[in-house]
Amino acid sequence: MPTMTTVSIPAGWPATEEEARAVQDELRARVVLDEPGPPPGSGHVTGVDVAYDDEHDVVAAAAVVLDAATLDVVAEATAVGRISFPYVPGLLAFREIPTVLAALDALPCPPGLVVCDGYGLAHPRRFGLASHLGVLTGLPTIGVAKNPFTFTYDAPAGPRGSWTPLLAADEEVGRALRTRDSVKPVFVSVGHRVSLDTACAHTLTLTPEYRLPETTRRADSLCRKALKEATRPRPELAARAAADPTRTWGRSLYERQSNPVVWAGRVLAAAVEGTERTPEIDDALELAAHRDRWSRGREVFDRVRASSAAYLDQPDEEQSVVFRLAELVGKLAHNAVGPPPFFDHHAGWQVGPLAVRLATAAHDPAVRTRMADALGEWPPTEADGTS
DNA sequence: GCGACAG
DNA sequence: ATCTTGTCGC
Repeated sequence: MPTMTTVSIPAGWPATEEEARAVQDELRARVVLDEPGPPPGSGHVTGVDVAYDDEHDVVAAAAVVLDAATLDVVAEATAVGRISFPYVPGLLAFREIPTVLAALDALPCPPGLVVCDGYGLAHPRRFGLASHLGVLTGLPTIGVAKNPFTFTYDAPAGPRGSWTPLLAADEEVGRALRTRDSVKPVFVSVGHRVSLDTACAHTLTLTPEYRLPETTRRADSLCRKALKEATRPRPELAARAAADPTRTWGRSLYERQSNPVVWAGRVLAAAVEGTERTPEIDDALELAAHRDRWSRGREVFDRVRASSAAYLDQPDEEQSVVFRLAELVGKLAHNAVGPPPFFDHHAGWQVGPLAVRLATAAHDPAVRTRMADALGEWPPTEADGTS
């Protein structure tokens, strides 16, 4: 049975795009480009990949080790965690790396060459996912991507093995490599401690039958499986949630609101009254108050979720509830004006229960009064649920 | 300024 | 990445 570990977002992980770009500029100097890398066909080759369930805030990563000569599976490991960053082109690594590192750490054997689903050198700042993972682990890495990103290339000739340069302006940052006759090429770039020739040779060795390397195919299928397992409905938890009188009350309260976004905004405002704000919380408050900004709901949700990572090293119950309320404001605003896809339609049911939790966690008894005022009512059966 | 943009 | 009906091929 493969190992499975759980990770949280690392303390100090970048919360904004600016911070993330600064990290890339800092780490870029550590990439090693002048090693040839392990010869194809010997030792281990490891594929890593990640799958997401944004709705449940779950990310699952897989690492699958293959025997480079036979392409047989030697070992595999998975890890699940919270989503640490929104998807931003050029910042993919910050979304994938924490969970991928945990999966690699859980392997029972050395990974050898790591094949990433994405880019290395071929990146706006020349520091893509494969480069980043290589610098953090010290392992030789390459990137094999399915799309050309922002780069240009001429179509390679028809036969498998043909290639053309992948260009950023005039600079060769990788290759468009045909892995199957007359099938769309893959886009290979160097990560860490591997030459472009070696990277392409490995890619061809790993594609005896399909367009994509066996490493990424195996890792892709395994991380999807791990995600399913992690988010599978737990009958026990579902029963407990369904039996929770607070949830029932929260639903009816929410459905009686004529303007849920404004209402949730007022609840959030009451929750943070007298406490220190973050820019993201202010963002959510502003969002709720201005109907013409509701189309930014998803963006605000992403920002709040990203910023809450910075508070994970000091897990304060009150703070965490406030962030979840702010996330809800973003979700409700988005759901009010679209466009699809929408967030969970049941999201608003949590506003009431979260307000109650905040009042329970707060040291200041005045918080309960403020929350009750903002909600408009308080759950009648809160205290005498089962007795 | 606007759109495009690894997964 | 994820959402999704039908469709082509072994």
